[in-house]
Amino acid sequence: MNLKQLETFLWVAELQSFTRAAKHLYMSQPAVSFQIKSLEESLGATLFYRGDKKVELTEAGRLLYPEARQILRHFQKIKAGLDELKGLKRGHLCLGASTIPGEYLLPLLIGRFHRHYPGVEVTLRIAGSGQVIRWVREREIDLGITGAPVKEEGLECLPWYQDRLVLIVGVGHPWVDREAVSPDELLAQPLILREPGSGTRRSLEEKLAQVGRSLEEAQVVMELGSTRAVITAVQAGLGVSLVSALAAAEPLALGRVYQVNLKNMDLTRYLYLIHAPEWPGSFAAGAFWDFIKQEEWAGKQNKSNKKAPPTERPAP
Amino acid sequence: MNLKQLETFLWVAELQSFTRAAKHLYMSQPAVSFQIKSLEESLGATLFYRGDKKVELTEAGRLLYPEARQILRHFQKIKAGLDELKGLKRGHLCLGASTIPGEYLLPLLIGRFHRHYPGVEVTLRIAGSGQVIRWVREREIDLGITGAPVKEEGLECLPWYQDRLVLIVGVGHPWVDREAVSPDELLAQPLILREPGSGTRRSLEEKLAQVGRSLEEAQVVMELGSTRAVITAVQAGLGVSLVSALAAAEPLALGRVYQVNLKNMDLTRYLYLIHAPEWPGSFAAGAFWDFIKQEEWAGKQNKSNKKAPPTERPAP
DNA sequence: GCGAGGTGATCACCTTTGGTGAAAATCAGG
DNA sequence: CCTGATTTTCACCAAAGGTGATCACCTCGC
Repeated sequence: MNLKQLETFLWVAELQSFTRAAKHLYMSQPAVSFQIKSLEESLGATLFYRGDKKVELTEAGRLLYPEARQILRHFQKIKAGLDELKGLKRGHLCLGASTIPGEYLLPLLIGRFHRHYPGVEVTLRIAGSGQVIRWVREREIDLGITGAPVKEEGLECLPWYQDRLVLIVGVGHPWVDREAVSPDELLAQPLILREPGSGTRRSLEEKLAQVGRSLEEAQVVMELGSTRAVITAVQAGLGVSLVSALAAAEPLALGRVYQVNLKNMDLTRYLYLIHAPEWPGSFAAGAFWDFIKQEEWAGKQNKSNKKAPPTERPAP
Repeated sequence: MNLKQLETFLWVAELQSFTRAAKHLYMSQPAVSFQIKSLEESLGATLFYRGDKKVELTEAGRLLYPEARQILRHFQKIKAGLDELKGLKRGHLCLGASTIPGEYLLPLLIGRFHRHYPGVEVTLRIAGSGQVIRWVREREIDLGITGAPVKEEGLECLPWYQDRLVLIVGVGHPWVDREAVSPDELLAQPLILREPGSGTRRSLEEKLAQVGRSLEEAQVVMELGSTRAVITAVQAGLGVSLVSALAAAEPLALGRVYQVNLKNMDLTRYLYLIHAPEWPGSFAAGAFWDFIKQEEWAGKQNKSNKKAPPTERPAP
C-alpha cells in the first residue's frame, strides 16, 4: 500500500474509469490497472467491480475511499506547511545577543524583519557573550550577536556592525572642556569598567594593547555588570569610562555625560554574528541572515568605512 | 514523498539514529540514509541535523513529525477497517427476498447469522420476485431469494430450500373429510390465487402444466397481492387455494383452514438463491453464502430428499 | 596518543517495482 | 457484423530501492 496506489485509486473511483483516471494522471491505462491490482492484492480485497462501461466501488472500496482522501489531504497539508515555512508565512526565529546589540540594535532590526514576515515569530534572548556563544554551540539559537569575536571549531564568526567606544565623563569633570586626552591621562583617572569577559571590556583591552598599554596600569574603581550601570556611575562622577556609542547616545544627547576624544587610539569595535555553519537552522534564520546583509548599510551607522574589519580577534 | 520514506523518517526521529532505525526496520543503514535523503530532496528541506552521536530534528522535521505519525496511523486504520470487514466484525449484508422466504425463513436464518457475526448489519428487503431479481441485476442487494427461478445472462440461480404447495380449504368446506381430490375437482372449485408473476402462482402454473392442465380452465374468483390475504380469504370460505406450506403452517395448526391432498400431483417447489456471480459483493455476503450452505440441512425441513432439484426452470 | 567501536555518507552492484506500447478479450451500439 | 471503447495481459525496459563494502569522522577508554 503506497501513495501512488491510493492516488490512482481515488481518481479511478472519482472518474469511474481506469482510462479517464490514466489520462488525468498522465500515465498509461495499463499502469493504472497495475496499481489498482497491486493495491487490491496488498489489501486482500477487491476494490472495484469492473462492470460494462463503468467501474463501481465495492464495499471495501467504499470503506477505503474516504480514508484515502484524508490521507492525500494530509500529504497536501504537509506540503503546504513546508511551503509556508519556506515562504516565511510562519516559522520561528531564535536569536541570542549580548546586551549592547540586544538592547540597542536588534529590537529595531527585528521590528523591520517582522514587518516583512509577519507570520514569523521571533525570540530574542539577551545574555552575556559567553552564554550567547554557548547557545549557538548547543544549537539553542539560530544566530548569536555579540561584541566579542569567537574563534572556535565549528562556529563561524563574522564582523557585522561597526560600533565604537566613546570616552565619557561626568558633568563636573575637568575634561569637559578638553578637546582630547591621551592614553596616559586616561590611565591616571579613576576608571569604571564592565566585568571581565564582557564584549565591551574585551574591546577596550584590545584597543589598549594596540598602543602598548593595558588595564593593569589603570585605576579601576568599579566593575559593573551592565553598561547602563556604568553610565549611571559616570554620571554620578564616580569615574570615567569607555562604553559603546550606542549605549552612550542618549545620555550624551541629554547632557548627562560628556564625550572626550582619545588621542592616538582607534576606538572602532565590531559586533559579530555568530552561527554554526553546518547547522541548517530554521528557514527564518536564513531569511534573517539575508535580511541583515541587505540592511547592512542602513543599519550600520558607522562614520568611516575605510578599514576592513578584522575577521579574527588578534592574538593577545 | 512516500510511505516508506515517512515511516523511515518517523523511526529515525524516534530512535535518534539512522543505524537503530535501520535495525528496527530490518533494512541496511545505507537504505535508511537513502530514504531520508530522498524525502529531504522531495520536500526541499533538511529534516535532520546530523550531529555527533545523535541526530536531531530540524524545524522542518518537527513540522513533519506529527503529520507523518497521523498519516501512518491512518494507514493502520485502513488496514484495521479492512480486517474488521474481512473478519466480519463489521460490515453490511443486503438481502432481498420475496414474501414466502422473506417472511418465514430468512428472519430465522438472519437471526442465527447475526448471532455468529454480531457486528454485521443485515438489511432484508421484501418485494415481488421481479423486483428482487432486478435488485440483484442492479447490484443493489448481495443475494436474492425467490420462489421463481431465473434464467438470465449474468445471473446465477440455484435451488436452495425445498418447499411445497398445499391445497387448503375453509372449515366448512365439503372437502374437509376428503382424503384427496383430483386435479379435475380442483379446477372445478372457486380458486383464490396470488397475482400473475408471483413465485407461488408460477409454481402452481408449472405443476398444472406437468399434468397437462392450466389455470385457464380454473374458476379464479380472486387474485390477491399477499399469501396472508389468500389464506384469510380461504378461511372466510371464499374459495380454495394452493399456498406454500410455510405460510399455511400456522393457520393449519390452529384449525382455521384444512389441508387436502391432491392426487397425481407433485407439489414440491423450490426456493432459489439468486446472485450475480462476477459481482464481488460484500464480505458478509460471502460469509452468509457459506452460512446458509452449512445450515442447509438444518434449515431445510423437507420430508423427502429423493428428488434432485431442477437447476433450471423447465421450458413452458 | 592511539586503537576500538560506533556513527552516517558514499559507492558499485543487483533485485524489484513501475511504467510503456502492442495486442487480446469483452461488450454496447450502429 | 463491424466499430469504438473498455480493461486485461504480455514482453520489455527504466527507475527506484535495497545490499555489502568502504570511507571519514567522532568518542571513549586504555
